Amino acid sequence: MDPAPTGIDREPIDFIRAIVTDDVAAGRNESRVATRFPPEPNGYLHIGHAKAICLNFGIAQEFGGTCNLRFDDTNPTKEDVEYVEAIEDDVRWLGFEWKGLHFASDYFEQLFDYAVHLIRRGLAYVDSQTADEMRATRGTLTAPGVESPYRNRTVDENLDLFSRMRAGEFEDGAHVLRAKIDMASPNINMRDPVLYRIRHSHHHRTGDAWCIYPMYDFAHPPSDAIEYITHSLCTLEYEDHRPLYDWVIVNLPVPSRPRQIEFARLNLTYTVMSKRRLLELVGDKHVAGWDDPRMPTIVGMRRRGYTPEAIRAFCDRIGIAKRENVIDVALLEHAVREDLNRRAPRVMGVLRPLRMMIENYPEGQTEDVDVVNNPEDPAAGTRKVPFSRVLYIERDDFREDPPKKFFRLAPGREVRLRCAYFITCTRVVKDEASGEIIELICRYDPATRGGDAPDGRKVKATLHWVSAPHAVDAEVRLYDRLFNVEQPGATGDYRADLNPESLSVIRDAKVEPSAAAATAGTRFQFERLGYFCVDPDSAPGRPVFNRTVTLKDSWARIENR
RNA sequence: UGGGGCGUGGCCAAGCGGUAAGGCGCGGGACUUUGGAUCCCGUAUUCGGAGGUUCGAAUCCUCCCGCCCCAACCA
Repeated sequence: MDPAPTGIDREPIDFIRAIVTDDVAAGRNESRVATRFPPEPNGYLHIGHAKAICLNFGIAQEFGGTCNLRFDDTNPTKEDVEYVEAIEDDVRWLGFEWKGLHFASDYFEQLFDYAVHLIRRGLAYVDSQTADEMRATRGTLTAPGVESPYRNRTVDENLDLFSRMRAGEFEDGAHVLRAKIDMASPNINMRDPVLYRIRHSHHHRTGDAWCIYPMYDFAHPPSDAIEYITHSLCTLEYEDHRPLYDWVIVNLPVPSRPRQIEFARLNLTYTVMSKRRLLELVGDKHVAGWDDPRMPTIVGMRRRGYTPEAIRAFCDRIGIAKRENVIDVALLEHAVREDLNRRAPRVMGVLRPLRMMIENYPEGQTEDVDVVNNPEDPAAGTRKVPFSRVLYIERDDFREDPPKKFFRLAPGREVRLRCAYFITCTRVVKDEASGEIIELICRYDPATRGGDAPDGRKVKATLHWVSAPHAVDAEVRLYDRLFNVEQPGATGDYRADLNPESLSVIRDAKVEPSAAAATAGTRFQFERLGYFCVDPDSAPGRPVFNRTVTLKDSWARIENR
């Protein structure tokens, strides 16, 4: 009997999985499934790439296939080894293993031969117009283009010119290799697209071996075919390129027939995902680097405390479709919270300390109380936390004149100090001049050790506390969550949010799950406030928040561990 | 005014002719050694709009409207 399909048990199959399922059933490509994640190493990976990574590797896993990591390094002027290394790390950190590690640049020789093949078949020619001339003759969205005067060069002439291009006889821009398709095509991408351009520049892998480089449109299809990729997944903006992709595959003697399928890229509310902008932020030093906790990069999130599991769960939940979308960051944060909630070791801490003196607790006495490390996970065990006569509690946990729904401490009221004792506030000490509360005098009930009253009486609140003599000061660096833009997709001045001045405005905002560190075991949670972690790059004990609660450099006293 | 896509609740997203899954968010309640956790309950008479076909349409047809992408020697 079938269980009623409910919720998460019933996994909808997205359109890509449906297509792959069909292809496998139809026996296409011998029913193999092979995908690839093909980043250009011109920047660090961000959460948007995570979607593509999870998709490509996910499909491969589900269908018993493979997924390659391939660097689309066909434009030497923008690429760098720093990026390829970072990308490899990120993919691995996300938990995926590629079958083959490839570079489009590994295929340069083969690609060159393929280009020669097209020339021989009369399907490509060397054009010697300037870039401006080409733009002018390409036509417009509504008007057809004009054929280049060089379009009918002979095969021999093209062969000669092309090999001389490779030999470095010409300056950048002097010539270009173009596909001979149709200058009147309604699809502008088919109006004799450029296949190769001259670029006298150093390539991070091939060095100076080449001075002509293939364009994406010419390099990608054969690269897929060479790797026997079956499903070449890419984003929507390549839809118009599919006819060209197919044209290249059909006209080249490639070893296999990959198929391009497009899906919508990820957009996140309040988040800048443009590589150009991220590069600018790093380049202009608006942030500390690609791994600045404010960045939406994988390394940034990693440093913020997001786990690979959380990011993968997020990717699973957003789905794959073709419609333009803007996912609410709340969904990402939910995924992170859900994950951290299960595994983050808790620690007590106070952000704005208020001194509390327990008048009936013996002066000089100290005892260790057992505190649970993670209420969600009994296996996480307990730890000893020192308790003494003078403690700190959170200022917000006390109200001299408590409003209706406020159940925490107030004069005369009894509450529980977590895992320690019931205490009752007996007196409030104020600074005479300012009237500010500087200390609370309380009494504790020794019979409630551990946090339960033998007589069964209840309290309505449990407070976090830190023993003053044992407290550890820690600098809390408060980061606003990234370049929040005014409106989703807005291109306004995203830098405004990086101005420290604007950070203070959000004081008292709630702290979201946050921060942390790749280094295991450094993730904590401020109960009631949310999560924080120790920034691996700063002194031990420095938590990092991902959303502002007060201006940076606030201080917190963290329970002595 | 060319071509290619897309339009299901605030945000995502299933559904593919049989009478609107699910998640996030939100609202309400319960519970809790506080965890903004957990647990309940609620949240589209309706699928961009208008016609049509059909016993029956979000699903088929027609027309209309809206949004996105394409005129780099970027990817």
